[in-house]
Amino acid sequence: MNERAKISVLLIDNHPLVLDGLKAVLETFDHIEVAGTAGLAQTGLDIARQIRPQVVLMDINMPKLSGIDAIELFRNELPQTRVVMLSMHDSREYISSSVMHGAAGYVLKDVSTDEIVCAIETVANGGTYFSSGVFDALMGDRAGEGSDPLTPRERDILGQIVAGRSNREIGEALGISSATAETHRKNLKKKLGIATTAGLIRYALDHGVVSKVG
Amino acid sequence: MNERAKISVLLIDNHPLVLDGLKAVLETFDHIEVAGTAGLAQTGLDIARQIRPQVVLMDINMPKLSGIDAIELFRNELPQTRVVMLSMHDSREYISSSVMHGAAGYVLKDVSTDEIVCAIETVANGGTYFSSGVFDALMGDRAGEGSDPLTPRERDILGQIVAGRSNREIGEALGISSATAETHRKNLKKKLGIATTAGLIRYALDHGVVSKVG
DNA sequence: CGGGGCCTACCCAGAAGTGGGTAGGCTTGA
DNA sequence: TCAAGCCTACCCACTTCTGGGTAGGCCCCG
Repeated sequence: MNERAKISVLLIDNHPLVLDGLKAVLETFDHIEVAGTAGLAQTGLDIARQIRPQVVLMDINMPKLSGIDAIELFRNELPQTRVVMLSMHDSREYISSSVMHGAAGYVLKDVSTDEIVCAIETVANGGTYFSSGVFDALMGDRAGEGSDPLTPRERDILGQIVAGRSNREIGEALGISSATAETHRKNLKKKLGIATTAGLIRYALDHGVVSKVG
Repeated sequence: MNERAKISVLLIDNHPLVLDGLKAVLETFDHIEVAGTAGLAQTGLDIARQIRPQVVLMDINMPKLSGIDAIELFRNELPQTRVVMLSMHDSREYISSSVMHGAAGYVLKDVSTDEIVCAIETVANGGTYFSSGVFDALMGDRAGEGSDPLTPRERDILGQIVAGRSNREIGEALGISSATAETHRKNLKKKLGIATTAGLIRYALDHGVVSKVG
């Protein structure tokens, strides 16, 4: 890539630990500059408007405004800025959603620092970058098209339901009230025409809404 | 094993004494780093999301979320992390449940420190480790192939649960009282070490207890 | 500007599940 | 014969889910 200037990067992650760690690591590279950090997508957007980073490295799972939804906002307001999603999951839903919403890259959090740096360099040069395995998931998803009528948030809730969480626990996990989790659960059932929690779980497993065990 | 970096370990046990003792002991080994500790599986999972330990050493008996049920959550959310169960019991139920849910190792609490260290090293390198005696229990269980510890009646009930039936409906379907269905449900959970209905359904689907839908 | 979708949040009453028990009748095998 | 395992059944207090609402704020699209 060209070295005429540092690549300015904005980090967005609701885990302070990840944020700090990532910043520390990236700053050991001379050609990368962490221009800012944020704990929420909304905050990140506000900051980005001012510093206009070349690359945004954003966690996909965040309370309030999810990373996926934030991609579009960045693209609308800052078309020059390239967005790379950071995720712990190689869930097809997340990956294809990210791509469809305009992400320039998708990197799993467990990859090496070098790979993240490589992703940043690549997208800064106008390319796209996907972790190994991510691309496969994307291709596999194309085959099974047909698509869920579910909203991103509903998929979040469904994932929690499969994990066996109660409404209260879902609320805690996603940073919303249990009442809201309950509403989402009701909407899921209504929308899918499924009356039972058991049915929801089978639906999720059958449709790859959540990554299967094993 | 490779010594290029410390093996990061997360300890989860609801006995503070065990936790502290284990930590102190493990930290006398240069190539092992106790990256975190937790008193509950849920807390451990939250911590693990951030520190992404290579190895999780987790007690099998814990209030709220049981260790066995937690294995699946770890495997879903942190596929890179290897889970080793720590237990005072060499019960077949526990051992085979642990293995079936994806544990990479099973160590009895009364083994020597060296053996625990060995287990950590082994699973960090992608292997599996079982205390002597544990392996025997596992094999003995395998002999009975099919390997469900479930009674025929319990499989009936499990099938009904997967179908989304309530205890009352199960009772009607099988010609027993709802109270009996309830008892079977409770026994299933206890026997499999699974705390939630969601977990039971995934167990059933994973183990072919019921034929999959679609 | 208006409508619609989405996310959030709360109300309520009734149904259901949870997690402890206990317990009797039955079969099976040592 | 006697213990063990299984199936059956019920008790209780507590929590959670269910299924019906309503509603405000936000954003996008026509």
